[in-house]
Amino acid sequence: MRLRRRGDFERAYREGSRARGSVLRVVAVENGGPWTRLGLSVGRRVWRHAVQRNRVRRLFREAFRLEYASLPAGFDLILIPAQPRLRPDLDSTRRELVRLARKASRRAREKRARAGEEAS
RNA sequence: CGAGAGGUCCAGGCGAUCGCUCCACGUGACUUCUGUCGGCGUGGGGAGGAAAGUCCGGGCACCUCGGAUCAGGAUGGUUGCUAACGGCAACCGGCCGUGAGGCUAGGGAAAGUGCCACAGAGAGAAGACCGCCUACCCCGUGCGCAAGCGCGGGCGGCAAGGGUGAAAGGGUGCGGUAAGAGCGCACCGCGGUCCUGGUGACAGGGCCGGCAGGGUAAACCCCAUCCGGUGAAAGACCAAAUAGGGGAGGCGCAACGGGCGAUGAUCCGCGUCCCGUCUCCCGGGUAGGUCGUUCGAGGCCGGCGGCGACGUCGGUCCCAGAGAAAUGGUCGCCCCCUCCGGUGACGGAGGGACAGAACCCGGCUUAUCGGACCUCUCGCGUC
RNA sequence: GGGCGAUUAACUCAGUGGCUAGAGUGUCUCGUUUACACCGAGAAAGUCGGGGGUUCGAAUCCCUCAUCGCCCA
Repeated sequence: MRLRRRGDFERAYREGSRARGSVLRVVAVENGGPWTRLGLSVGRRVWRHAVQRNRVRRLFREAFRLEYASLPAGFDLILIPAQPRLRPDLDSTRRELVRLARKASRRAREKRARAGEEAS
C-alpha cells in the first residue's frame, strides 16, 4: 500500500531509522499494523525532467512489489534515490531494497527497545 | 531518373501474464443509515503532438460597483475569420529564388526633440583637399603698325572626375558651356493633382512641377486600436482538537466629519463602516475531507455557403481524472536501424526519437528517430 | 500552478548604441632578497550564455532558446 498522507511522512522522518546504499536511501518506522507500506520521495534534484523522474519512481514501486514477501512486516518504508542523476536497474534495486530494509528495521526495533528501558 | 518546393497524417504492431488507478453492474462484512474496506466477481476506460516552455488570448471564480481625465502597457499594410488574440486566411507593397515558392515589427521623419563616433574640405537649409576652367575684370610679359593673338599670375567660376565615409542634396544619355550644372531635352525615379478599377491596402493612365531639408521611431515621441486586479494554492461546502464571542437586519446621528472602495493617481456619483439604539440568531475557523474536476468555443462522418480561415445544418460517439500524484514489470512473435560472422539463404548481439496530463480551451515558440500519402517546380534521357 | 531576476577574464564586479570592452583579486615573467613574503615593473587571459533580427555600427535595443537563483504554502 502506498503511503500518501503528509503526517505519515513527517512521522517517519522524525522517528524513523535510516540506511543508505548506492541506489537507495531507506527510512523505516514501525506503523503498528500488520502490513508494510511504501512511500516515495523523488524530487527535482534527481532529474529535472519528469520522464526520468517517473522512471525512478516506477522502478522503486516495482521492486517493492516483487520483494514484498522478503520485507519485514509492520513498517512504513520511505525510498529516496541515493544520488542525483540516478539511472537504476531493477535487479540491483531489488537486492538493495531487501538489504537496507532489514538493516533499517533492525535499527528501529533496537531504538524502540532502548527507549522502553529508559522509560522504565 | 536526379534535384527541389508546399502540405496532410502516423508516433512500432499483435498476444500472454503479474500489478496500479478510475467507472458501471452484481455481491460480502461493518455501520452512528450515511457511508467505509489492502473486500470479492464480471465488464470497460487509462498521457501528447508537442501533455513542455509559459510568450499571448479567452472561459470560469472571487475582489463593495458605475463613470471621467491622466499615467502605464500592448499591437501596427488591407479586408476578413474568431469567444478573443500579439493567432489564422486571402490579398497588397518590398526583398530573395531560373521556378514551384520563401521571408517580411510593413503607420507617421514638411508636429517637435535627440543622435549620426572615426574618417573627411563638407554630415544637414553642408562643402572645395586633389581636380577642371580663365569667358568677364585686373597685373606682368612675348609677337604685331594696329585690331588682336599667346604665356604666367591674380580676382574669381564649377561640382563633372578622384578621394573620405554606412550615407555627400535624384539616375542614364544627348545637347549646352571657358569649365560646368535640371541650365535645357528624352526616358526612369520623385512630388502634386485629376480620371479609371478595387470594400480597401493599392494598381493603371493623363496633366502639371526641374526636384522640394539624408538616415534612425526594435531613440524619445505623434497617430489609431485594445487593456481593472488576482489566479484552482481562484472559490463553495462539511468540520475534530484548541482558543473563546461573534454574526445578520432595521432606524437614527445626517443637509456634519473621518476611514474604506477595481489594489497606479486624481475627481464625481454611489455604496459601506466608524457612534447610538432596537430586533433576531448561533456561529466563525485550523488539521482533515467533499465539491470545483472533466460534456467541452468537444471528437468523427456527411450536406450546404465561402477562393480560404471559417460558418451552418443533420447524424453519431462519450474519450485519463491522479492528489508525496495512477499508464509499469516479465515473456513470445513480427517490423525498422546499426554492428559481427557467412559467397548466399541465414544466424547472433545491441538499439527503437523528443518527451509524462495536474481547472479547461484557442494559438505561438521550442525539442524530435523514422515513415506514409497528396499537389507542384526545375534539369536530363527515351518514346 | 503562478510570478520576478541574473548570465561580461580563473573569481568578484563596472560598462546603457561608437576608437583595441575595463577595474580589483588571482596567474605568469623580470627586478629586489642569502631565500621567502611585502614591494616595484611588465605580460597573458574574453564566441560579453547560444541563435536570429533592427541599425552604417549591438555587451547595450527587440525576439527566441538554455542555465542558475528567488518569491507566493
